[in-house]
Amino acid sequence: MSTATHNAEALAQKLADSGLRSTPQREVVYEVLLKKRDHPTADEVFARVKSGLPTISLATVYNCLETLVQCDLVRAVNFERGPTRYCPNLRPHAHFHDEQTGKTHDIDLPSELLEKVSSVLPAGYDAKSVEIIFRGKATKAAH
Amino acid sequence: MSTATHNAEALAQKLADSGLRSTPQREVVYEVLLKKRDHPTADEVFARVKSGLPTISLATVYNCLETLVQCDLVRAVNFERGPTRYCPNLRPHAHFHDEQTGKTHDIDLPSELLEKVSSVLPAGYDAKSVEIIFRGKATKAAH
DNA sequence: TTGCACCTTAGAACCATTCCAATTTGTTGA
DNA sequence: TCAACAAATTGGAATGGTTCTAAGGTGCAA
Ligand SMILES: [Mn+2]
Ligand SMILES: [Mn+2]
Ligand SMILES: [Zn+2]
Ligand SMILES: [Zn+2]
Repeated sequence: MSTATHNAEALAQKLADSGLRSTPQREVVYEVLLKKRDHPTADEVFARVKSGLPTISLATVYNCLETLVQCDLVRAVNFERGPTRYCPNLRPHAHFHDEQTGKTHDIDLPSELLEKVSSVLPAGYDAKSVEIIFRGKATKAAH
Repeated sequence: MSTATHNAEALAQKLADSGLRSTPQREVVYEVLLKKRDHPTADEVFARVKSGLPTISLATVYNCLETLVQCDLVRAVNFERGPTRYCPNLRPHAHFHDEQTGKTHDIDLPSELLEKVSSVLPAGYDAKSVEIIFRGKATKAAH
């Protein structure tokens, strides 16, 4: 059994779990993501997919990507679609995006933790900044 | 000495450090950010600033915000301006954006570290996901 | 077979951001 | 003092990633 077939079946299973169909477009988009793992943009996926499926549309690529993300097969790296937000808090802190209210809260970070996080970088990676973003629900929301 | 005056002076100092001028627009934009720390968007800053400076333009608000970010007085929370990128790697990992090449690299994370990061959330914050993004230069870049 | 929900498609619309050319403002040193 | 130059602001147009919409296609289920 080829890898492509195997992937397609795993995909079909995951889609079925969510009550969704497997389609040629969804299969090819997923194959493209698995084949070259360089975090492509939707446009890049579109370009790659067209060689195997020349009639696919960009709208479908966006639809498929969203479907794959919802099935937990793919992760969207910068998935904040809204406008940039600005923060004058200069202490080391993370951000918590409340998906219900749309509000963004500061979460103080012990600088010791930031160091620990940065220490996971292999040699050769020189980070100028680290950004930590939580997403979820704030039940007893702070201010 | 009023708080506003003090802030304006601190701002002027920081701007001078970068060889930049203090202007009424920059002062008011900074005041607005300090006054209500709710991570406003550029549009929201624009709306708030207009009451004190009715002739300011949206382009200037963007310019001022960028200036404040560059002076390290303000942080841009979702400062990835480019298109969303997609990743089929399902293991827990962070992302490293190489600012030179524009490439995004996966950085494996010990799940123990992810737990430690999540444990900084105060009671009442229920996170569904955590995203960690490094930015910098990869000298001996992996693939 | 027919109905119907799901899916894809092309192109228009949207909207945050950036660009541009013109003007205003501030600084410098003749 | 003022001319020259640089820095900053302004309004509007352009950009570009993403989403929307309306129309057509596909495949399962009764
Ligand atoms: Mn945002
Ligand atoms: Mn991106
Ligand atoms: Zn913040
Ligand atoms: Zn990744």
